Amino acid sequence: MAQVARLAEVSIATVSFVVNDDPKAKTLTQATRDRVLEAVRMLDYRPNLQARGLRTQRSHSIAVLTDHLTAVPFANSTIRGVQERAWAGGYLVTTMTTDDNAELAAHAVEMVLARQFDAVIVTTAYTHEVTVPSEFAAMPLVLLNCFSGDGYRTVLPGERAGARSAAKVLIDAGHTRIGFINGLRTTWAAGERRLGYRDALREAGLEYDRTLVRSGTYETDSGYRHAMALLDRADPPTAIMCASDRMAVGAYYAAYQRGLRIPEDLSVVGYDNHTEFSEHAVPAMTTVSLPYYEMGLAAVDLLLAPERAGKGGAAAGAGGTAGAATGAAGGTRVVASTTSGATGSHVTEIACEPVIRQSVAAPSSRPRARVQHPVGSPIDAPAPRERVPLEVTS
Amino acid sequence: MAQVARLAEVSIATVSFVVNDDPKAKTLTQATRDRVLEAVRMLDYRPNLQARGLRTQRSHSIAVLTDHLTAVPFANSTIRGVQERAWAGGYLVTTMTTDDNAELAAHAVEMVLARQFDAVIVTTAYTHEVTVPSEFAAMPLVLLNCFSGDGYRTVLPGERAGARSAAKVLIDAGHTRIGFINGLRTTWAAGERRLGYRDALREAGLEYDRTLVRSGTYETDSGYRHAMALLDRADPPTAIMCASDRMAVGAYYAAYQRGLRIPEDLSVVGYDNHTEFSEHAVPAMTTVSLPYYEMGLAAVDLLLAPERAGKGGAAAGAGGTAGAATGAAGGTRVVASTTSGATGSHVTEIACEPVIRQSVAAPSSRPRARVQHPVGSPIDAPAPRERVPLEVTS
DNA sequence: TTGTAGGCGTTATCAG
DNA sequence: CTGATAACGCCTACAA
Repeated sequence: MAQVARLAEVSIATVSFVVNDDPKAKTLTQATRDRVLEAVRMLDYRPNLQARGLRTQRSHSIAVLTDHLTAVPFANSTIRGVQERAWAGGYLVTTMTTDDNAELAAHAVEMVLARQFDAVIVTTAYTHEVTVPSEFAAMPLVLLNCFSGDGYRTVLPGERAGARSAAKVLIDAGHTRIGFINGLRTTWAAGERRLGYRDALREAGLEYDRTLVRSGTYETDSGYRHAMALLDRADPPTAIMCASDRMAVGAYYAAYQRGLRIPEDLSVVGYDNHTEFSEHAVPAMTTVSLPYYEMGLAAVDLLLAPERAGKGGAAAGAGGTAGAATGAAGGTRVVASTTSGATGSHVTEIACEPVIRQSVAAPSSRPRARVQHPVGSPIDAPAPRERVPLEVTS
Repeated sequence: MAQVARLAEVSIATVSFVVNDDPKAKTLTQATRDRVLEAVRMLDYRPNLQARGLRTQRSHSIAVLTDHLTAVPFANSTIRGVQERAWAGGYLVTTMTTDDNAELAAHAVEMVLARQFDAVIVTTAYTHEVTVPSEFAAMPLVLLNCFSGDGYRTVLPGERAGARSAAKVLIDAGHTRIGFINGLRTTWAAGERRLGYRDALREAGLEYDRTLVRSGTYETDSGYRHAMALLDRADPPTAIMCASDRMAVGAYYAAYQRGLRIPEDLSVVGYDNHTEFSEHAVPAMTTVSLPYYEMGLAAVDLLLAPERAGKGGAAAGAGGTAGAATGAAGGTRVVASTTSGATGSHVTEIACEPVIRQSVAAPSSRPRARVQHPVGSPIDAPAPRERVPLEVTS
């Protein structure tokens, strides 16, 4: 920096002013400004951000603490979303995986504190309650895909509305008896989705038949078994909605085994938009996508755009290279943004949008196939598209 | 720090000595040492790593530049491996995804430079050549799952040996005619694997029949088609080796459609150990695992344990919380560690180990089934395990 | 409109 | 064996 100053024949302070284009120093000759910039280029000077951080007491970096990185492919989308917004705001993001290991977690906490991270995002592979280390009490922090009851700002997927819209897709197609293979009863998502399913039924004036609702494990097997049970009833549903694409795949198999074609004889909708399954299924599966990427964006927005909310909210930093951050959750559809009086917590729900593909049609009136197909395919994995009979469009 | 010094009634320098337990200050009273430690605890003092970094000109953090985070689930294993070793060495790792976007890449480079990262790992989702930004010429850098010809230290999966061992599994089971559905001809991995396949054949004194080798796209469809072509020959192979688990899944389908049972009538081996497919397949698929996690470890080892090699090699930092880094690639099987004279580059290959499951058996002598099964399963996704006929063990 | 000086929290050099 | 003291590179109130 001193070199730059010398080369540009100005003082060090002046250099500082122009590299940060400090508003206070609006009174700079364009000439000197150019001289400095030129010198900067000549020496390819780069401000030392560690030094700047020391001086300003901020690191311009945010930490993402996550329990598992490997578990879900979706985790990556979250990280991408976070990075996107963080970089735009001039922040760097470093993610730390704790693997549910207390030692790693402690190390992560230690690092966040010692390295002067400006903010932290606590996130989990699947939505559940977490307990935030008390050391973080004083920092800007948002919960991403998890919640805590400690009053931290929280962003969650709008599961209830998501399930509601999944059911609505079926209802709009004319179905009135809709089986629902929900997820693990103990998970938050399952609770929300049941509510959403009920919401849709109620709105349509449809009866809620609890025997049509089953509790699966999110796995293919489970979806298969429950779908079989549903289809073998005296009064089978004409559509099945599943709480995961994998279970929907199981439903596809069950339908196939019972000689039912999708969507002509049975409509199926999945959840997650786990494309490995839903997009490649035949027929392509109508499902609901989880807005991981958008949630990542929203989390950073919450951090960077200080709200009047209780905890959290870092100072909006000096803009980075790529323009300032837009308003909170700009562009993405926010289902709800509640500030609950009870807990005092502020939760932002990002919409789970339905993804319409080919597995839903109007209920058929023709006799249900009762064919017992030969026991199915030899493998627990995707079949090649081209040889499949039920394919609807290319 | 000043507070600690005051509380412990020592000088600031003394505090510095004990918190770093500086070897030069071995001449410290245990008493003062304890006093300082006590004061540290009382005030829960935490050294400001930014300040330390400013002073020492190192940040104790390493950057991972990756092209795509979302593309492969394996990327996560890599990151985990890197984090594991880095943390053990007292380093933090921040990964930056460039998405093949020049602007993002430029930003990443800028950040690495401005933030005083001590080292960088350049990595890619699938193995291919990269060109390292010239700005990194002066820093410790290792290439992970990619290569460049610029003399950087490189860690790669031992594809050739991996393919060789896959073929060997089949040969050891007694097969002499082994179909090979390789990957995209243009990829590095495909080249290596073909070599490995040939190595195994040669070692066993088996003829290399080029008509048995096909070039697929890594996708299920492709595996299915090529397997069909192989099975419909006048002299079909008794085993098929595939360059991806997905293609192996295609082979499973082809076998099923031709009335062939796996492994009784046809042996199949995959590649990648993409457990979503291989582990859940029925019968569980014998495959070869890619050592992503170990490669991550190795990359950091290369960085932290300064080699005599040309480029790269950061000073082995002061140990972190969790013990010092072990020797390079400690514990993981290194296939080869070549220092090629030509390029002057040093490449470490980590072994791709075979994962033995149930899809391989001795070739059968009984008549091949010629049944034409009804066109298969209705979906392009896993079938539930329980209803599958070919399951061998639970 | 530009320059001066002090300090952010550490570490490292040198006296005592 | 311990304690001043000078950087490290930058920001910023204040002076010129």
